[in-house]
Amino acid sequence: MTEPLVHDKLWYLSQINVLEALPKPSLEEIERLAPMHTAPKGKLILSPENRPDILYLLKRGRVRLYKVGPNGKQFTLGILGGGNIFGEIEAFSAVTRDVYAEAMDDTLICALRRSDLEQILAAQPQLALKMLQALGERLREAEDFLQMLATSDVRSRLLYLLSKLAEQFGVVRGNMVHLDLDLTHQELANMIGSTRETVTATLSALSREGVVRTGRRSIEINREAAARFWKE
DNA sequence: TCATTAATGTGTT
DNA sequence: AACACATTAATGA
Repeated sequence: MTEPLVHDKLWYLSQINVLEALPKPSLEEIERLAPMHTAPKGKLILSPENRPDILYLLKRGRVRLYKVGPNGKQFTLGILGGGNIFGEIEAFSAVTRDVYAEAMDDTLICALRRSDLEQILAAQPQLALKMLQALGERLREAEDFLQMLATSDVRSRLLYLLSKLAEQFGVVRGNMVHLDLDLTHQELANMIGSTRETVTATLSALSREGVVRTGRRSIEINREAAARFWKE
């Protein structure tokens, strides 16, 4: 078994927007304290060498979180969309994780220093609750995904991944959901612990069955097929 | 446009 | 799944 450890293949999404449903005053407080900056496509926002004690709020664009294995291969932990937070693990715990965060497109990001964050959380307990909720949700999704990785074949893992991506980033087009991401087969493989070739072959099969439609760096998944995984 | 590189498709082990 | 190789699409000088 030359497979890497299952937990190294863990991929999860977070769809929690911690900022939603916050009272306006606290939002304004956050805006005031968090300098906003842009990170162009491809920019490394976080790396093991550069880990400021900062909580990032992603306002626009997408950020990919990944690790680099001993073999030098990247493993994608997750893709964050607008409204998500990252860097929070480091801000809340002493644990250092060797995670990279890279802007997938031109992004707009707020950076909150730890001291400011603590101040805001003290004044806005709702936000603290929201963040706990977000972390809990991520953990739950991670557990679901771990189970999927351990018990399913590549076809099921791929379908699960695509449905989750569709849930978060999908744009409905008729009876298909278009994934507005710009992912290569290699990147998909990185997310489900498979190989580029297998993903290509599996996608072709699914395409023949009409479950997905593929183009270069573009994927659409049948709505019903995707929705089958969007339980509850 | 042409040449180079990146992404994808496929067969073999 | 890994590898080699073919084909095709994107990129950019």
